[in-house]
Amino acid sequence: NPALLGQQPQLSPALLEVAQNQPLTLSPCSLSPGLPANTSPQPQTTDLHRGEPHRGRRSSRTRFTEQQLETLQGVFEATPYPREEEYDRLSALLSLPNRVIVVWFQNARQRAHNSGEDEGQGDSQNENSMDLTYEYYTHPDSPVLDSSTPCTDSDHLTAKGEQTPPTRKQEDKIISPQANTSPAPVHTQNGTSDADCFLQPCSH
Amino acid sequence: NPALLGQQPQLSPALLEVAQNQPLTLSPCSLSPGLPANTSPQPQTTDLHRGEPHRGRRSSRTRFTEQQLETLQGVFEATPYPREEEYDRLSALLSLPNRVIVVWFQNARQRAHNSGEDEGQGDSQNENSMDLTYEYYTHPDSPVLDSSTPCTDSDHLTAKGEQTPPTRKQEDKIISPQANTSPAPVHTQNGTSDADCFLQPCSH
DNA sequence: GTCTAATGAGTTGTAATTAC
DNA sequence: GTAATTACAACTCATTAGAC
Repeated sequence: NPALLGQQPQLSPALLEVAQNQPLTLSPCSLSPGLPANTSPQPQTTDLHRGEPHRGRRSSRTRFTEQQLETLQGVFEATPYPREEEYDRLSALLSLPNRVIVVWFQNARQRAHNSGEDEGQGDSQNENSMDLTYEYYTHPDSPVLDSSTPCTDSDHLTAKGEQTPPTRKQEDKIISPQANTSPAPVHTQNGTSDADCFLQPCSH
Repeated sequence: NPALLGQQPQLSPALLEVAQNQPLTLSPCSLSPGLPANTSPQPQTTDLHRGEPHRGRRSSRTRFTEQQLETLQGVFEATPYPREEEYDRLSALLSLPNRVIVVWFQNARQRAHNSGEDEGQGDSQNENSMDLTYEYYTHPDSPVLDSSTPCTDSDHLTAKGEQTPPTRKQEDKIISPQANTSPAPVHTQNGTSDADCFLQPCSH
């Protein structure tokens, strides 16, 4: 397929990775309910991740520890589409770059999708052909907040004084697609984040 | 699958010289070190917002929180053409720049107009066979809703002002977990009625 | 060879712009 | 103000490649 498409310049990469995430003390209560709260983190990414990937090279494959996988899997089962805050949390909790978490979820979704597809063994009902695997999609917003606490605050206090400008930037893909991979992990930082929701059914 | 699609759909406007040089200053510390990493959603604005007319870059896309959207939507349903004071109020209430509010209303009007026009909206039961449009995020319902939690409309005070959601309507979509059975989940946020009629060209 | 993290092209919804 | 457009941002899906 790709072959024939006009290809755009594949530019190179250049990625600088982000270094980020230091394991900070995580708040005690954060995790999702019932999840394995990983208590002895210390995993670590290959380090090639941040240190300095070969410039232009694909970032090295992250090796997740068993625990990390366990946690990720747990969260995934609960919420296949975590909100950004969740990514951030996991990022901090597992000491993995945000980007890695995001990618993991993307792959996990795909994986689930695929396996669900042919998993059916006997085939049986052929309901419509559509692979609505997304059926269970719940829109991208998952509050998941705490379990025990009375839902009080979920957030905010706006600091009106100064908002952190995100400065997230990204350039046009046309010109240089590489943008997101590296420089600014999008939100890697700026803690902001938050959610949004697309509710809007119609259209098209 | 993709068959021969035109390459890029829309991009390519002008390739303006993207001066990407713009230093992206990545802010080093995003998560406040030492703080619970988790969550501090606080909406932010870019700051690019008003400073100057887009010099160089378009102001970054605001991501509304669920709550903000809820409020906006509520107000919108009541008054598609708010008066200026209303904008101000919302601005303060939601901690968003005035411009953003104004723009949101403009877009909301257009959105309502369009969808009302070509879409019966009365539910879309037809079997669409739209190719493989994966309709991902279409589901407006959130999975995780706890049953009784009061939190739903906890509006709380966001920092500065107390809120008084003036006209908050029911906007919440019903959260009905209808698991399977629906081939086409499309749900419209207002099932019936609620016609989108408002939108009369106000008065002036 | 398998498994799967990482990549990138393609799609969609919509905030922000521009034109009117 | 509306209408049309542009630029993102978040996603899917197909691929590529790195470690076993």
